[in-house]
Amino acid sequence: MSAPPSPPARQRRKETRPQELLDAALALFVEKGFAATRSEEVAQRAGVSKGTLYLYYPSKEELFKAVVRQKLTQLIAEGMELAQTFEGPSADLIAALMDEWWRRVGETPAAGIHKVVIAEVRNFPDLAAFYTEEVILPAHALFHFAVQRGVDRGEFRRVPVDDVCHALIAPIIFYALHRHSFGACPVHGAEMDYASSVRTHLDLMLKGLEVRDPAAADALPARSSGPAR
Amino acid sequence: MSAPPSPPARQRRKETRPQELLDAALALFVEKGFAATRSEEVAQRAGVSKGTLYLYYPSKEELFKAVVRQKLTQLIAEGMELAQTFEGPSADLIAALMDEWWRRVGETPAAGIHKVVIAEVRNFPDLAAFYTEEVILPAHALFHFAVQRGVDRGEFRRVPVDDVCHALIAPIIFYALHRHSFGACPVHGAEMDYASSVRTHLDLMLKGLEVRDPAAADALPARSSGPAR
Amino acid sequence: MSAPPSPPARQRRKETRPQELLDAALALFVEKGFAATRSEEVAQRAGVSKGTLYLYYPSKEELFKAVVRQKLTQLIAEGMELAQTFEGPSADLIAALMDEWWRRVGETPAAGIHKVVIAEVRNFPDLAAFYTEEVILPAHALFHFAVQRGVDRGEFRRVPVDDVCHALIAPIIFYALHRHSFGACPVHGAEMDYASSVRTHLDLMLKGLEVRDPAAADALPARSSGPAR
Amino acid sequence: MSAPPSPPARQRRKETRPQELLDAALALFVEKGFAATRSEEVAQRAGVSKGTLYLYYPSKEELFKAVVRQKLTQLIAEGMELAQTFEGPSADLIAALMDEWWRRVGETPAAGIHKVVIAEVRNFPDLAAFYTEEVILPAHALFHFAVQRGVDRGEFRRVPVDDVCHALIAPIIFYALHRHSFGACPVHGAEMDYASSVRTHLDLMLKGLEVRDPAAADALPARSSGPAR
DNA sequence: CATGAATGAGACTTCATTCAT
DNA sequence: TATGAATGAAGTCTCATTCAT
Repeated sequence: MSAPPSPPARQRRKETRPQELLDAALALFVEKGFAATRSEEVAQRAGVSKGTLYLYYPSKEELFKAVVRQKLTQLIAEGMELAQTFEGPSADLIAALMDEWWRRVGETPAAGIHKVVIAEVRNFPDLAAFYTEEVILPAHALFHFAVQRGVDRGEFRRVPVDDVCHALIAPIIFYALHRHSFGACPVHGAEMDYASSVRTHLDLMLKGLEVRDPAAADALPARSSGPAR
Repeated sequence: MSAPPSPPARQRRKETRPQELLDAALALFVEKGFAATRSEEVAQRAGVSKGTLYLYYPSKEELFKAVVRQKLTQLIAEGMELAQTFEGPSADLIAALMDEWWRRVGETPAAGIHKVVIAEVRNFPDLAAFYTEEVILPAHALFHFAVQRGVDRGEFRRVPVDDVCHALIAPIIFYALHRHSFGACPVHGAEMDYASSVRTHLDLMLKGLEVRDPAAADALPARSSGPAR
Repeated sequence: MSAPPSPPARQRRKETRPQELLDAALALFVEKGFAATRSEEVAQRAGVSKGTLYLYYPSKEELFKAVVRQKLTQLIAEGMELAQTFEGPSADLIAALMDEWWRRVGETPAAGIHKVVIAEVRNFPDLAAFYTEEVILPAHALFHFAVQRGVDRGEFRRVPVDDVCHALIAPIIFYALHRHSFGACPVHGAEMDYASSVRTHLDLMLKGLEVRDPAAADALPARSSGPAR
Repeated sequence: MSAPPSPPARQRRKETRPQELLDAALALFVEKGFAATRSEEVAQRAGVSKGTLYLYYPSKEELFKAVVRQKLTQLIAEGMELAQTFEGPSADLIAALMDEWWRRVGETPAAGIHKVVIAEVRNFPDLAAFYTEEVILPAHALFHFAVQRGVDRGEFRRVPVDDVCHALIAPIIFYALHRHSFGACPVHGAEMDYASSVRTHLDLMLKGLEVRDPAAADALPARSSGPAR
C-alpha cells in the first residue's frame, strides 16, 4: 500500500538517559511552567520517545521532583559545609555564599525552578511539603547560621535574624524569577543588570548590618534600632 | 412571602457584571494560575453561566488582561502623584510609598497578579509588552524619582539609583509572591511575618542609603537612625 | 487551504440522552466487556461526542454502575414486591419470579451484565462491593423469601435454603452468560434452547423440592437423601 | 554461601520454560482476565524476561490459546473413559463424574479458564470454534451419555436429555466462575460454600430425575409438569 | 442578553511488541 | 537464546469555546 515505515533509530544509553531527561525537563519546566510542559516535549528534547520518559520517571510530578533534587538540594548541602568551616568575617561568608549561589544557580537554568515552584505549588500540594523540606528550610538554615554568626561575633547589629535572612534571600530569588520571566521576553525597557543588582543588594545589606558604634553594639536592644513597629 | 424590598437581583446586577467577573477572575487566577483556571469556574464564582462570560470577554486571555488593567494601572498613577507633591525627607517618602503599596496591593488579592504574570508571561508574549508598559516601567519610574530625590538632596549616599530601586522593590514583590504561593499552602516550617519583614527590609535599606560621613551628618535630616514610619 | 470544517450537527436532547447513553453502554459492555469498551465508542453509538458522555457520567466506571442500577436493581425491587403480596402455592411464586426475570432480563441485553461483572469484578474492587450490595444480596433475599415460604407452609421439603437459592439461580445466570458469550458466536454445534432449558431446570427444581410423603415431611432429614460424600 | 546443590537453574529450566510460561499465564489470565494481564507480568512470574516470552509465543493471543489447549483437553477424555466403563446406578455415575470434575477442575485454577473464555470469546472469534470443538461438545457428550443411560435403564424419568445435561452442568460451571470472580473478592455478605452447593444441586437433580411412581412414569403429561421438548 | 449542552483537540499514562546487544 | 531499553498507538478524561434555544 504505502512505503514501509522507516525503522526508528533506537539508541541504548541507559546510563546517560536520566541526565538528559533531567536537563530537558528543567529547560522546559522553566520555560513553560510545570503544567504547560507536555511530557512528550520533554522526551523529544531529550531525543527519546514518550514511553521512554516513563521508563525512568513514573510521572511528570516525580520528574520534577528529581530535577529539584538534582539541581538544588545538593547545592545547599555544600553551602552549609562551607559555612561551618568558614574562617574570617561573617560579611565575607555571606558574600561568598551569595556569590556561589549566584554562579551556580542564579546564572544557570536552575534559577528558573523557583519560578515554577512559586507559580504552581498551590496546585500540587505534595510539592509544597517536598520543596519546603528539601529546599526552603535548608536554605534558610544556612543563611540563619551565617547571620547569627555575625551577630554572635559582634560583627553585626543585633537584628531580627529571621527577617534579615528573608531580606537577604528575597531579592536574589526575585532576580532569579525575573531572569526567567520578563528577562526572557523580548521586551525592551526594563532590562536588569542582575549581577550589578546582586552586588548592590549585598552592599546595602552588609552596610545595614554593620555595627556603627562598636562600643554601643551590645547595648542596642535587638528591636529598638530596628523598625519600631 | 413578601415582595423583595430591593430591585430584582438580575436587573440590578447587569451593570456590575463586568466588575464581578473581574473580581472572580482575579481570585481564581491568583489561586490557581492562568492556565489552571477554568473559565466555567470564573463564571460560577461570578454567578453567571459559562456563556455569559464570553459575552463580556472574548477569551480567557483577554479576561486576564482586563484584570491586570483594572487592578494595577490606577495605583501607580496615584503613587506618582503623591511623590511629586511630597515634602519632607526622602526616607519618609519612600517609607510612605512602601506603606501605601503594601496596604493597597501587598495585603490584597491584587498582589497575586505578580505571581501569575511572572509565571506565565513567557507563554503569552503579548502580555509581556503590555505589562512592561503599564506596570513595570511606571512603577520603576516612581521609585527612581524618590531615590534620586534623596541623592539630589544629599540625604542618601551616591548610589546606583536603578539598582537601588530594584533592591527596594524586589523583596516587596517577593513577599507578595510568597504570600500567594507557599504562604497559602498548609505547610508548616516556613511561615513568614510579612509585615515585619517589610519593616526590616525598609529599615535596612534606609540605613544602607544613609550618608555615613560625620562631617555631612549635620546636614542630614533627623530621621537618620530609624525607620520613619 | 482546505474546505472549512463542516459545522457539527448539534442536537440538544438532554432528557433522552442518559437513556441513549445507557443503552449504548449496555450493548457495548456486553459485547466487548468493560475494559475493552472504549468510551468514545459508547458515545458514538449514542450519537454524541466523547465529551458529551462525560457530561452525563463522570467516568466509565460510573457509567457502568448506572447501567446496572437501571437494568437490574429496579427489577429486583419489583420482584420482592410481587413475592410479598403473592397468594398461592410457593412453587407458583418461584415460577412467576423466574418467568418474569427471564422475560425482562434473560431475554434482553441486560442479561449480559452478568458476564461483564463476573469477568472483571476482580479488577475493579469498588464494583464488587457495589454489585454485591445492589444486586446479589437483594436477589438472594428475594429467592430466599420464596423458598423459605414454601418450607414454612409445608409445601417444600426442609432443605438448606441458601443452597437451594444458589441452585435455583445458578443455571439461570449461566444461561444468561452463555447467551452472551458462546451463544453470540457464529459457531454451530452447541446451540442452546434457553427457554426450554429454563423450563426444565424449573421443573426439576420444583420436583426436587416437593414434599413426597406429606405425612413424613417433617421427618425428612434435609441431607439424608442427598449424595453422601 | 555454598554451591547450589542442584544443576544451574537456567540450564535445567530451559526445557520446562513453555510449561512455566503456560502456568504463569493461566494464573494471571484467571486472576485478571485476558486484556488486563500484562505480558511482562506473565514473563516475570515465569522468571524470564519480556523478550523471552515472545520467543515462545508470538503474541498474547497465541499464548492464551496455548493455555486453553493445554489445560482442558485431557480432562474430558478421562471422564468419558470412566463413564463408559462404569457399572452401577446412573445416579452414582453422575455423582462420580461431578465429583471428579469438581476435584480436578472446580477446585483448581483451571476452573478459571471458563471465566476467561466466557468473557472474551466474543473478542476472539477463533477461540469460539476451537473451544466448542475441544471442550464444550465432548463435555456435553459425556453427560448426555450418563443421563441417557439412566433413562434407558428406567432409573430416570423420560426427560429431555439435552436440557438435563445443561441443568446438570450449568450450576457447576457457575460455581467455578463464581469462585474466580466474586469468590476471590474481599467482599462479605455473599460467601458461598461451593462444596455444599454442589452437593445440594446434585441432590435436587437426582431427586428430580427419579421415577416417582414407576407405573405412572409413562403417563406424565408431556408439558404440564415437565419440559416438553 | 443569557444559558448550558455539545464539541473535539489534546493531555497524561500504559503496554504489546520490537530489536540491538 | 536471552535480555530489557525503546517505541508509539491507544485509552481515559479535561476544558476552552461555540451556538441553538
